[in-house]
Amino acid sequence: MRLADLPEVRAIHLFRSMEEETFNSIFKAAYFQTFPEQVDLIEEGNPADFLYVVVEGCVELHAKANGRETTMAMVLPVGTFILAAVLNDSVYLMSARTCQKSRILMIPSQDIRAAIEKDKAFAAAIIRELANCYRAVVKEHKGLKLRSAVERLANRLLRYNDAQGGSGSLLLPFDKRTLASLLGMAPENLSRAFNTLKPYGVVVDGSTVHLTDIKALKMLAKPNSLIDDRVI
Amino acid sequence: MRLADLPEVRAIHLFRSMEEETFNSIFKAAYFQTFPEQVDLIEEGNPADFLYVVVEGCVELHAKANGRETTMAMVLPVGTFILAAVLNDSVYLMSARTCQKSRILMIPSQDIRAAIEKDKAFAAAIIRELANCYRAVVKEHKGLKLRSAVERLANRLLRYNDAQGGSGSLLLPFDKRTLASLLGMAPENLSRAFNTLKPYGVVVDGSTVHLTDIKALKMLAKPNSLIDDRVI
DNA sequence: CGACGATTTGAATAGGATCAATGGGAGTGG
DNA sequence: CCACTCCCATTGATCCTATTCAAATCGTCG
Repeated sequence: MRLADLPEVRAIHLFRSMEEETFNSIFKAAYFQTFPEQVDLIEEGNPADFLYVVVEGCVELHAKANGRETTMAMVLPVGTFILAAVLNDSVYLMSARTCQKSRILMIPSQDIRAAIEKDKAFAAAIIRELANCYRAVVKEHKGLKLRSAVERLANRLLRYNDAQGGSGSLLLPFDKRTLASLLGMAPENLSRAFNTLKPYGVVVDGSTVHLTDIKALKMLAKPNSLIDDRVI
Repeated sequence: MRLADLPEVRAIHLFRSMEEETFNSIFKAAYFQTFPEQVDLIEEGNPADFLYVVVEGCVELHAKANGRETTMAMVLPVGTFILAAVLNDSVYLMSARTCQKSRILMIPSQDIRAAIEKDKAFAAAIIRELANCYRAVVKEHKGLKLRSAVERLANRLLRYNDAQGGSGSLLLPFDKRTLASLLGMAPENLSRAFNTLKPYGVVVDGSTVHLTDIKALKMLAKPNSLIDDRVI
């Protein structure tokens, strides 16, 4: 890793509070690289050699079984992935690929584990991060079990709208095929779900979506902070 | 908490490696109680006042939205629940009720957080536990997205069979309505799924299930260690 | 025995998946 | 600049799975 990159990495919340010494020991053997899009970073079932941190760009976590495949989550800056596998010294449960050109930090997992042993502040930061990851999956799981496909889409649109300033116009952050998989539906079904939402003021124009009647959409979506809020 | 209970609690993996002093400080204000079945222990949305540890019995974690309700997980001894909410000092994402008479340990969450600050060994144990909880939810989520209802049931039966000694006869650990909800289907559908599995050697007799053709069942279920193994 | 809840079965329906075909941009090469 | 191609998205038609509603059966407990 280049010396010039260190200050940027040090500013990341996960590494901000750790001791100087721990920081130096971790980043001796770390990589900080830019990958083009559609690069497979890890594959499920392989041993967890690195902890990954997305600094710029976007990474898709996906999984497969029985020949089917699904998107599990999208990781945006600054987010980690595969933290639990690293802590457990186990195998990855999910695969990861870049879906844009992305700057990725890779830290050998044994260094992470050693740093946790030594550095209480870092251990605390890791616990916070892991707890947030856990709660994010629980929310996804709740959404999938308790909501219909149309409701999941409606809430997702409301979430993106909020995240992008609440103007009523939002840009889908990835292509529709990925969004469909993330929401647990077939791409064809996503199209139909958008049509179903038309009477609730959802106007789709390519990857731009206008919400012209948020009140009606919320009535249908019944957003729930225990599912939809990013940090709670 | 009664003095006589301390050795039993100390033997639990989560509290085994912590320092004596931390242990004492935590269990001054802890409760160790036996609850009858069907007691609501916590409700989603409430602040996380306690960390819960199931020492005997069984606790159902469930969640609701839009008037629907679903079972998220069953916690068996010795397992914790609601750990992430405690660590984050946030609200519970799930509700919990006993589904048998259960002995439950309740530790005030501020004591947990303070102990993590002070005690590295305890922090490490908490990290392991949390990482396992995370991976358990990821596996559930994968199963739900990648498998049909019948496949989920088939794999669950294989798992219970293994956990109970692999004799080919197993006892369903909770009633069918709960199992159905856990697997993400309606109770009626669970009945039908059992019928679908009859040609694969699945014989149901009340809450006892005999697997008379495990090879055929595995052919259908396609068990996957990255979804079905309890610890990996 | 009688009552209640859990489970099973049946029939009708809805939601989502699959298959097939069409439309529409973005990028490529002439 | 324009045709060509390819891939994504949409639409239509059909099929299948799972849900819903209703009723019957089974078991357990008082």
